Amino acid sequence: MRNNLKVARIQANLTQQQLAEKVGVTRQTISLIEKGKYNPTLKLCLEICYALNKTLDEIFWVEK
Amino acid sequence: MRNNLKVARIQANLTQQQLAEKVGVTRQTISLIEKGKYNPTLKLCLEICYALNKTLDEIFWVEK
DNA sequence: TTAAAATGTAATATATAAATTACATTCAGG
DNA sequence: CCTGAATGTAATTTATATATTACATTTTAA
Repeated sequence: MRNNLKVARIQANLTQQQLAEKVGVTRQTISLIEKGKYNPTLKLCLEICYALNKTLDEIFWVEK
Repeated sequence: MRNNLKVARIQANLTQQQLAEKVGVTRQTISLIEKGKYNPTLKLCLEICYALNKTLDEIFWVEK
């Protein structure tokens, strides 16, 4: 599942590890979401948005 | 977890059962998401958005 | 260059989303 | 009323998101 997480994270000047800590998950989870290999829960998506000061659409929306 | 699913579904003139079928889940899953008792996956959120012709922010965004 | 930091990813375990079955409650139309 | 459609929800099972541990690869800065 494609998303803009990697770009947004780098714009925020955070490593995967730092974002993972802000959000309360492991680095692996962040890595796999960036790679499109995980289907995260809404709660986690929202926590990532809050950490990066973005909205769901900005990071996770994909046209059908 | 709060969301605008119920309002959007009714605006689209669909029952929970009809939306569930469009999206490929059970009626119970839709009901529990509307009630804020489920934490759906991103994939399911997107499928709901496609079925209702809305974006993630319109249905699932909540300010921190 | 090379050493440390950052990232990718595999295997297994654990937590939890979603399905299934079932029944109760609410609500609109006849 | 009352009957059926729509909805709420509980118990159990199944599928899968996430954690954990571990190691390899890539990137970056001295």
